[in-house]
Amino acid sequence: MSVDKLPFQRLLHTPIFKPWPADTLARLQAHCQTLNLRTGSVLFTEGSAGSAFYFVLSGRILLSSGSAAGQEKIVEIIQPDQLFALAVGFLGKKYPVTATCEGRCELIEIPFAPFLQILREQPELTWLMMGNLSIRLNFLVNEVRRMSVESADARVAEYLLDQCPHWDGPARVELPCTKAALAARLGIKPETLSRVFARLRRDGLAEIGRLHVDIPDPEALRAWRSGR
Amino acid sequence: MSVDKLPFQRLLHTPIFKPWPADTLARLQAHCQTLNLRTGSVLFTEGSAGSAFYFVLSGRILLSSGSAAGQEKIVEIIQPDQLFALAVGFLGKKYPVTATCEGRCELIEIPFAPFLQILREQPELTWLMMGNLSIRLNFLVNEVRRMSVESADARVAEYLLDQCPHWDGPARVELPCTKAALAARLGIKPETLSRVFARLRRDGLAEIGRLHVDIPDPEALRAWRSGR
DNA sequence: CGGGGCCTTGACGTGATTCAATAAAGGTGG
DNA sequence: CCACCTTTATTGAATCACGTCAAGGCCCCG
Repeated sequence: MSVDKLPFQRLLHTPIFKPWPADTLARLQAHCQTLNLRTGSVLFTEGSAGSAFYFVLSGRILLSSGSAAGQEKIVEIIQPDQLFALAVGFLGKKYPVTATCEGRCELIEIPFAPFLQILREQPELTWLMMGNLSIRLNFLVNEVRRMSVESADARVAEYLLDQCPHWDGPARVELPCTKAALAARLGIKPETLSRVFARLRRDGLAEIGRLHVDIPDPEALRAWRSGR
Repeated sequence: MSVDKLPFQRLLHTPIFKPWPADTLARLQAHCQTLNLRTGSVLFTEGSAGSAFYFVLSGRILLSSGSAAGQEKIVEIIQPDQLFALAVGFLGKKYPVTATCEGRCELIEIPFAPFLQILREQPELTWLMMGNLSIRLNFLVNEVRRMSVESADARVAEYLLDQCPHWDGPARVELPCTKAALAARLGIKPETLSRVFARLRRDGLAEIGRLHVDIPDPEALRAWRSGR
């Protein structure tokens, strides 16, 4: 058990843990461990009982959910320095998604039991959780809308704009993983994503590289999206 | 201000308030009021500052969200005895959706300020909130998957099955509102919903009435859905 | 009886998927 | 460094599901 001190400190980058006192964090650290996993490793599967949540030190985690007909949808792509599966702890329930590794992944595993125990003792920390859950709620509400009413073009454009820095001006968006996974995240097929990228390139709105997309004029992209 | 005692007791039907002590509930009641609204009335709009959440005594509330291109998506249809907009309180933020009345609506308005004050004083009640938020999170994760990978047929079937009692055997599903609104909820057009219903009728899987749908064999419907 | 919603049905158009072929990139071992 | 293989990305043509447009039916209410 336990984790090296240095990587553990990166938890302080999250809104959830930032305000935690050092000694409380140290108590939690004693129950945590780091995991090293390869591409394709499955951390947990949809429907299995949840006992811990995770923090990504490196690599990417794909959270996906399958339909009755066997179709897979990537609900979210978790980047380094992000937490995931936190909400599962508050219902003693099951993971609603499957977590798969993309690239070599280093994770911190945080068991629910000691974590919840600390929250019970220090209720003021609980409010941070509510904020976190609310943010995810908003994210998902947005996601539902996007998936149901927006075209493939609009979804791709909106994804790119989401990743852009907030000020306007040339921006570079790093792609989180393979284009196939990005397509699944956007609820479209890889072929369709290719075609959308081709249109964006043709219209001079984006330059598509292997692992990144350059956007010379985000404002123009915003306008382009609205017309689709 | 304040609400008649009788309708207020119906809050106890919600998982959130069920465990609340009577005196605590009475304190909250003093800050609440009932609202009576007509079809089409807008309770709050997407992006406006949130100051209260609501409990539905009668009528239906449509929660919708608009896209850049002006498209409307009904994210959720709130039924009597349900709470909504609760999560907004934990971020002091804005409503992520627009709330519109469907039918004559009676609501209880519960301001965030006194509610949050009570939670601060009685932290054990906060855990109930986490559970509620987690459930909504799961609901939305499911919704995202449905909207992005499932066909119109599958979405309608899954909606009907969700409304069925859990045991198998003939069931009647009450439609929450106009078919047009249900279509918006499912992310399809009214015409498409009509055609799906027609297919279900043709295949003997459902009898469609004006305000309800009869399902003689839910298990058969489940199988039908998987094939689409 | 007549008008206005709401629902249904049909013909047609469009955008996304599917299938298939090709091209490019990355990894491996000689 | 190059030949070879695997994986990933692109492109084209055919197909399919859903949306759009338009007409007609049904039901409620005056």
